Amino acid sequence: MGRAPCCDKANVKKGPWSPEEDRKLKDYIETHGTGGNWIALPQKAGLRRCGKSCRLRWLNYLRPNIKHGEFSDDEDKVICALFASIGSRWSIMAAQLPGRTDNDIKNYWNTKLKKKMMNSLITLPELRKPLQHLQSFSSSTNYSYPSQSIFQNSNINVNAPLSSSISSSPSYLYSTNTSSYHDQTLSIPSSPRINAANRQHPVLQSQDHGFLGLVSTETYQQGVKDSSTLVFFGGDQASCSSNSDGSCHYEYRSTAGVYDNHRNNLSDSYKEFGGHYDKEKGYYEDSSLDSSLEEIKQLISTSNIDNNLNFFVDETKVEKSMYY
DNA sequence: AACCTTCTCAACCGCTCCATT
DNA sequence: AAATGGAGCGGTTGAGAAGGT
Repeated sequence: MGRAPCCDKANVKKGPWSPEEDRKLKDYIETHGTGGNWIALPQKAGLRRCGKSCRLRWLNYLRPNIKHGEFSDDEDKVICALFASIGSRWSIMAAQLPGRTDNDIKNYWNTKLKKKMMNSLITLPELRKPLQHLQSFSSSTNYSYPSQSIFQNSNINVNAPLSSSISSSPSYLYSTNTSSYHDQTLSIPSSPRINAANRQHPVLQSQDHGFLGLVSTETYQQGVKDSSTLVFFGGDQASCSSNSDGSCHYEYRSTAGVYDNHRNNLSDSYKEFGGHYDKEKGYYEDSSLDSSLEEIKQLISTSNIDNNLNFFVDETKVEKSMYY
């Protein structure tokens, strides 16, 4: 049996909000607040709308201090860095960008920034760096991918998922084939969020919050076909150490990088974030999220992310380690 | 000017999480 | 412990705008 609908679908209005509806909702919330109950709010406010619709309208459009209009370069960098670190968790990104909503960021990423980023990625000089951290991908866990063709000429072990725990936890996988001519323009189609159970692409798996994608490119130089594959990834690796007093320190690492199997090169980087479990307070203080904006600013200011939205960290400045 | 295609983004849908009963 | 229901989240849709032919 399915769950009961949150409102009477037949009697609620759908579609764009009128100025009159906006005014009613705004007036009501400014006078009474939401009361912690969105479902009951529309009736009280005199609106023929679903409570969820009211909530969305308020959060994404009507509430004070919403920032509309173009995203700045700094915001671009924050979004890219966060995407590399945490994947498509738009609400967390929104928390780091005052005035921006998760919906805004999601739309912006899907329609503009993703393309902009990929255009930057495929022209990176870092792709020509030597492959140094192949062990990052190594693990003893076997997993059969439907197709390994794109890895045939690489040292990457495609039977080695980034995470040893391939499970039902969702991952964020992006795969596309694209052709480009001369200008190396990429187009990235809408990206499905898929489970390990129905993966269809030869991709590696990252842990809970990670993502990994691949882009096959074909370019034509003076009529000669040239193809390569870029792999970009970001993921978390968490560890926790308990203390005798019941507190626990944990930390995780995030990676972001690009592998180019055509040139057999990999560039990767990671940042370490940490947190602390406070026994007295009884909860985790996740400094990784609280401080991520500062981390990102620092990342940017130290040229770890350059003006072309590269994710790569200057290898002389960042400590490296194996994940497995 | 008319038509077609592509892009944008507000809004919806359906799912998970979690508090309450 | 199980059922229920609201909040919140991310993916997707589709109407209107913008751009191209």
